[in-house]
Amino acid sequence: MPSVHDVITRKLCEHSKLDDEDMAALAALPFTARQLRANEEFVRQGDKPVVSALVLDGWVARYHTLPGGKRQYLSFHMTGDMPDAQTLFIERMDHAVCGLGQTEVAFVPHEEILKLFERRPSVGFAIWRETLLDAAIFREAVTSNGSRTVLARLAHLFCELYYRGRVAGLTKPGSYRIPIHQGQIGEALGMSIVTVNRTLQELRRTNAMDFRNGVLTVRDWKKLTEVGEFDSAYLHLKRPSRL
Amino acid sequence: MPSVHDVITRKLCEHSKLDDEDMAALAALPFTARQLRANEEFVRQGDKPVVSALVLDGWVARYHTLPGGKRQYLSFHMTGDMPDAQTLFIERMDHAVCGLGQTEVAFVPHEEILKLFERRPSVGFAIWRETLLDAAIFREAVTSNGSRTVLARLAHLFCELYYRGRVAGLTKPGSYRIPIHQGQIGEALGMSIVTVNRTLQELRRTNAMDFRNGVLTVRDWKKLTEVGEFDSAYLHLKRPSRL
DNA sequence: CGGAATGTTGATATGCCTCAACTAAAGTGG
DNA sequence: CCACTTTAGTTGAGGCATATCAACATTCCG
Repeated sequence: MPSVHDVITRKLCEHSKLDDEDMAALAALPFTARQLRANEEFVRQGDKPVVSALVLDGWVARYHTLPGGKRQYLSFHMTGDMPDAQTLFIERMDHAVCGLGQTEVAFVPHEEILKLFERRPSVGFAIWRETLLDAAIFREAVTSNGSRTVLARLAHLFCELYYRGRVAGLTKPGSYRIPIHQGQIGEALGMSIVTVNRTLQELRRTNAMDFRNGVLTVRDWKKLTEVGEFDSAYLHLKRPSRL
Repeated sequence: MPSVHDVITRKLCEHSKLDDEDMAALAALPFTARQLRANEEFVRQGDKPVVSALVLDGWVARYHTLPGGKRQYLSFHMTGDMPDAQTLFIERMDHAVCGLGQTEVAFVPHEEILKLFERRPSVGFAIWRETLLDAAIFREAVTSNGSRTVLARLAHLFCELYYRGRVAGLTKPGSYRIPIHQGQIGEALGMSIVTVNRTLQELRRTNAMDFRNGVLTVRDWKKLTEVGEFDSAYLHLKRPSRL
């Protein structure tokens, strides 16, 4: 398993320029790694965290809890992501974060990160950029849930996750383990579980992709992006060599 | 009309602590004010801006343009907002920004803002926080478009805009000028113009609020927040004295 | 191996979209 | 300033996409 140092520098270098001193400073950050209990909610709505998490292995999700108790999933995060970097400057959580299945995260104290910003502003800018990419992903989710058909919404989500995983070097050729249930997909994309199920079958039939048992298989990337109206520009990442 | 200096310091102080030197440094920022043509699109999808905008007077909106040419509005911004602060660190625009009716904005060069960050890090953190509040607003829009009924979506949007305006001191008692059309509301909330019209009438009938000719009238704030499932926590702003 | 969670299918209900016509308001030019 | 044009708002009717309900199949996990 790659070290915390590897994971974070690799991620930040996907979109930002860091020199050797920046990297060294990052490597020196203290942290606590922790294996989460399955599906553990490790940041709660209303919390005032004093640490930020870095996903080391597995997946985490962010979500709003609605008055009736239902969830609205907001985003999914993979190895290298910092799903609550925002807590550096926004005191109180307006949503929760949980693991998806077995997940390992590293917690880094805010004060250490903030001290680092003084010495190495470009590290701060890289993490700032990281939070801005998050926002771009949220914007795209607004558009999906507001304007796209259920078919396009599903295809778009899988395009995004596959593309991000591809850039981060986490995918196998043509497939990617994404341990989310159909119910969770529905709670992310504003559709019922029945519709998720039927629409996944429709995607299967078009031979663009398959999603089964938590594994995405991309069979025809071009077709999938067309169905999902997916244009990777909003992710602001280096284009992967091959898809 | 308040000066650029007033507008930006007032806004940043809504959520951040700035000392006199920070304020002075902000006041010294060079800018170009410009009266926009009605509904002018002043930042385009694909642009690589070298300045960031500050809304001086009126409103601006951000939106995705969809393959068919339709728009998905992402957020609405009032006096004091910096709708494209993100361009400081994200080179290329993934969405566009336009004025709503008559609008005046100030453009501030990126390089000047970045130079300021070196001397006054807390100004940088305040603007970072500003972009994080943006993200929180997007998250809430994901939830609205994904999970809320059309009635709740409408009520929520007006709650948010009224609350933000109230904090910024831009509202009249119980009313607020919000120059958006029913069609634009529909393109923000993922509903047809016909449904917007009928649902506005329903809101009128409940006596919670009225929206007519670009003026929101809040008749029963408590009821409106209940209908819209609105909890201001996600805006992370100082609570206004009275609503 | 047994129970719980997840996935699948069919039938029915309904909220919202679409289409279409009309009214009201705002902007424009003679 | 008024006639005209354009844009925005309103109303009714009908159809469809997707939610909901309910039963059953499959997979996961202790």
